[in-house]
Amino acid sequence: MLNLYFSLRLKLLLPTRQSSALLHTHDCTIPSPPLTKQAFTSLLKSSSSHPNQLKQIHALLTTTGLSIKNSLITQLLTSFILLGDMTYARRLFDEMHKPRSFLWNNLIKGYVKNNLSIEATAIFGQMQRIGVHPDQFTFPFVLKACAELDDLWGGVEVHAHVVKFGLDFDAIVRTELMIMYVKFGELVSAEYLFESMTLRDLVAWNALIAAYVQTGHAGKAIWRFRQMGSAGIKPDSVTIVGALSACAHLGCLEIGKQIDQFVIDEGLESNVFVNNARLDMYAKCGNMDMARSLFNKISQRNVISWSTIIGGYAINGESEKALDLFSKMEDEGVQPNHVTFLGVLSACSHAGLVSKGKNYFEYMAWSEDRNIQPRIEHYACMVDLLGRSGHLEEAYDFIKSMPIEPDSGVWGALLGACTIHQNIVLGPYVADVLFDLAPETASYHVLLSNMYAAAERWDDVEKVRRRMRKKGMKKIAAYSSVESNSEIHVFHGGDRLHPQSESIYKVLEELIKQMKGIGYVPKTSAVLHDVEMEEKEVTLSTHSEKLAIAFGLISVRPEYPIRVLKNLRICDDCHTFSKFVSRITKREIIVRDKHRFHHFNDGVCSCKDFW
DNA sequence: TTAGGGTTAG
Repeated sequence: MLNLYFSLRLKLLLPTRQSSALLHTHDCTIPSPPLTKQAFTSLLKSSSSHPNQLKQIHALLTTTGLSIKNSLITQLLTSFILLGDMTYARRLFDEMHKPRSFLWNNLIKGYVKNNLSIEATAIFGQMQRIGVHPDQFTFPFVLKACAELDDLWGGVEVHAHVVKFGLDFDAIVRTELMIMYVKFGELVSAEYLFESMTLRDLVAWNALIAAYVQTGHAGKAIWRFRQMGSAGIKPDSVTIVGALSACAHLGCLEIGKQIDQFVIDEGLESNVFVNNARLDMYAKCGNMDMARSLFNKISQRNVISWSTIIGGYAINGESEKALDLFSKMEDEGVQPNHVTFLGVLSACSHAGLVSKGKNYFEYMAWSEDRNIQPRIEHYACMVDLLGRSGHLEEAYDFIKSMPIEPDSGVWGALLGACTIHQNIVLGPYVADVLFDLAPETASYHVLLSNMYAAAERWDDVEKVRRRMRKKGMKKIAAYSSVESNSEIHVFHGGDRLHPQSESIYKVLEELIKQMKGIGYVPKTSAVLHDVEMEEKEVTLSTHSEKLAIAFGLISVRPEYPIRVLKNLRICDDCHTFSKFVSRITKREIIVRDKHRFHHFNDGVCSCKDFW
């Protein structure tokens, strides 16, 4: 410390460029000159990215008792905020006498940028208590913090302050307010703010579109994107990323292709965000050939590009290609991250590559230079891999040996595996764990009830259902959608809401008759009610994906595949049904369910009936 | 002396 003290003093006397060389060579006592503000400032500048040096400067500053201290502490504080050391930044802040309001703002910004939203809102509260006026620079970050904390009432209160300080028509504050309400799911409020904006600029449109996509309202995002075009506002790369991401969510290949053409026409092909969004759109629309040729074409690729394409192959069931690309990625010197490994593990999982998956898991965690600690999602992936391939006991032991507390995702993977393998002993036990962990989640109850139904244990089915009723739980309604002529058509089980319903049901009836002739037997165990056989068949024959496929057959041009998106997992019977349809009609049917793709061609599914 | 929008998974 003593040596450093003199080093610093020496540095302060010398121009910055020479000082670092001298820092290492000096070894004698230096006479102590007066320290000037300029000298401190230049030292702070040259040390701004070295926290330890900054801390030592702070110590030195404390001993000097300079009258210029406040402004120097301000500089130190700014450096620590930029470095993300909010603990030290706070210590400096608390040392200051009456910090100016921009410092309050900076501190809040620092907290928000470092995911410390509670601290950010606490500082805002402190500002109010001691009467520091917030301004247009304060609110955007406080609103972000409220959104992050999912604190609706806190957010509404801040909104009231925004109005009180006359800032509700400030474009930036208003945009942040709007984003916050979308994130709360308060779309009406968000839309009101958007519609009544005096200056509805490109950023406001982009913010709304992106927020819609991020909160699962991809359809609304597409609607706004089209509206934006009609309003004569030209999209930029940020708009495009949002719109493509919406297409990826919805599996809309036609709209996605149109946007892709816009990217080419407008010369946005060099933007890495845009290209990654394009890759993801093709992958999530089940078109890996397009995704791959694009991937080969783009010059600038980052870890997200690689993770996207690897994950794309994984969900499309092309595990070998996913794993090949992973080694190519490493050959090219691109460091995989934890998301890349999720793709790799899921590729193994979807193909039942148990020992390979285990190797990758070890490889990820224990290689010294990589040192990516497995997160809860990786553990869930491993449980899925082991469980799905039938190693239920091992999966259970794996959970028991986890160094972190398993969450509902991990146990949920095991419950899913128990359902697939009809393990009626382990299944109910795992379900009980889940009912404690996530009492409000209906899907775990549904899985258990499915398991009992398949075992024809109707009393137990009824028990589970009673429990669900008691808790006011409702199953998530299953739906399937098909894109035709750039429009999205949505179907629910048994519904007749579509204008072409009559033809759809006629096609369906005809198909089933033909299929039965060549060996199709409806798997009535997929229907959970304890009802008569015939009624079971009727319910089964009108599952949403069957309606969607039937509609696809009459509306999608024959040279194109029929692309169906389902919000839940495809059921056994619909899987068999789709195989038969692809064989009879010679049409390619692509179904994207909650977890992965099924490409049906001439009676065979790409998942090899393992899903 | 500061402020708004973007990609992978979950």
